[in-house]
Amino acid sequence: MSKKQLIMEKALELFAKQGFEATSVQQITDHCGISKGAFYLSFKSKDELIFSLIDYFMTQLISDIDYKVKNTQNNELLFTYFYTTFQTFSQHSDFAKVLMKEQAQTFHNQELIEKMYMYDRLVDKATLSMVERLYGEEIINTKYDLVYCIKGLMGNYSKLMLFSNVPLDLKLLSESLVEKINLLAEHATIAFISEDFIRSMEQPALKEVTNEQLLEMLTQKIEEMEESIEKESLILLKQHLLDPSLNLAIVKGLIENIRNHPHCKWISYLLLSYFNF
Amino acid sequence: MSKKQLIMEKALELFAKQGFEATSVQQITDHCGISKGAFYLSFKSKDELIFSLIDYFMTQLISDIDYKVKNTQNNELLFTYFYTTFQTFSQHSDFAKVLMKEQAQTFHNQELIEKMYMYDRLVDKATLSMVERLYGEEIINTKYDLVYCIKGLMGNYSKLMLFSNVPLDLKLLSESLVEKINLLAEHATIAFISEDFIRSMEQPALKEVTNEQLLEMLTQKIEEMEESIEKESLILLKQHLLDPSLNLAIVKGLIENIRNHPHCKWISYLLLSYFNF
DNA sequence: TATAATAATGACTAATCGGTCAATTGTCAA
DNA sequence: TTGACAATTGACCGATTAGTCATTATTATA
Repeated sequence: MSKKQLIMEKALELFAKQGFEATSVQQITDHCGISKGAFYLSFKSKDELIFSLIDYFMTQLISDIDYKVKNTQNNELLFTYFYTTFQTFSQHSDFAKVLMKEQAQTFHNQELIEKMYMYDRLVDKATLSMVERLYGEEIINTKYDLVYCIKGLMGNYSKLMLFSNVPLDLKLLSESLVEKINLLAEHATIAFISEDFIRSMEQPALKEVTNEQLLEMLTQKIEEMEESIEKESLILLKQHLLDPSLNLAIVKGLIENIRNHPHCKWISYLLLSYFNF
Repeated sequence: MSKKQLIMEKALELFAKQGFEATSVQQITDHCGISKGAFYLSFKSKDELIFSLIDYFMTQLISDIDYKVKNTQNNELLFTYFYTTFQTFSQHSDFAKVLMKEQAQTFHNQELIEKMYMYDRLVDKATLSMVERLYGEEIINTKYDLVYCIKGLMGNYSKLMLFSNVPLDLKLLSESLVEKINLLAEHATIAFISEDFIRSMEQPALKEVTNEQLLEMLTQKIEEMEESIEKESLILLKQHLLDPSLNLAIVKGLIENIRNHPHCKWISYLLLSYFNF
């Protein structure tokens, strides 16, 4: 096992017990049996560690569920969705606990909040497409409510599973939720969440960012980074913000250059919205 | 406004935005326009502040809902339960946000965790008694699941209300949840949470309150309060506890007098249960 | 075996935290 | 105006944090 994996594994145990903020780097390295310096050979910061953990598990979680859902017949679909999710949560209960504890609102790192929000929306999207496939046009008015009900029930029962120390019958649990969601899908008539509401919620998510703020962030990022294509792209973007002279296609390309760099995700996101791409 | 109230008010704003742990005492005192020392004249510690906030709002919340539920006809009961809760959350949105952020698992103070757990169980208990009253013997197998569904749906929709900056139609929301819960109560057959399961998780809830405890609380409240009908009522209630001599109807009326005073919600709740009203 | 390259260490720094307390300011009766 | 008392202040304390880096240990190579 690589040192990076060791740290991620041991840190996850502590995060699940105590939470992210409450766990110190020293505790993590003690628990791994390594020195503090060794930690910083694997991760640039404590934030990068939680980033890695969230990315590692969330991509797995989402792709797992997505695959199962895409390869299951409709008559078993809802059950598979619940059962797979609960099983995955049960299997990676430490990560699931971290996920429950550190809801989007508790982190202080803006990039991290954005990341959690992004994954949350991805899960919502997958759930919505499942609901649409299952019930079609019948639930066109209530489909968003149905998604929220699934989310609410799953969240609450997951909490029960994770934090009560009683072993649960996940098949029975999944069956009982299938019954409930089917009931709601077939008989509920009052729609609370409309498409307009969903759209009006998405809007304020990206708050207008100013030229000055972007310049400040770019300057800071450029200082931080080592020589690379990404750094060169940042420098060119900064110059363009100071004195617009580049073709829009070139600007888009420069943003694309930095989009996948782990430390540039947020700034590229802001740049994209600033230039209305 | 007393200094204590000022601090509680201003601190709550910061806690709602940043969370409890992430807000420093210095930030609170800056936001109040007082010195750090002055903070510690009003509160023994930062923990005592969050204790006060949680007690102040939770006692109000629980006794409010409990009273409404006890004094509403069955045909309006579920709607009233939802609507009152959402309205209270909306009215005290800063506290509701703190409540959502600092779920039982995030605090580090053991007493605080226990307190949150205790209030959580009180809410569950109130919800359960409502469910039993509404659906009687029909849902004897599924009543605990029903309570958990109510909790899950309410929690998820509350999150929507608090953290999306879109004004919501709380009446429509409550109606839609009434429809959903009625559907589940009438048609759901698969029980997942059994009485045994609940018992295996159970810990002592609200202990029976003693005459002495009530007297102590009354004495303290009487000292705190300014001259008013409410204070006079408290004094009479104290005398009645020391030497029972009043007609039960009078006692009920005296409790009614204090029920809506923000500082007497909890004591009135305890008195009501002490006298079996 | 000798040497260069790499990995790992832990004492250290600067910042921030909750909490304290000697010193200062404000109040009011004499 | 004075002086006793209460209220208020903010510099300061010890503890803890994330993160650094000169030093040491280990490994690979010649």
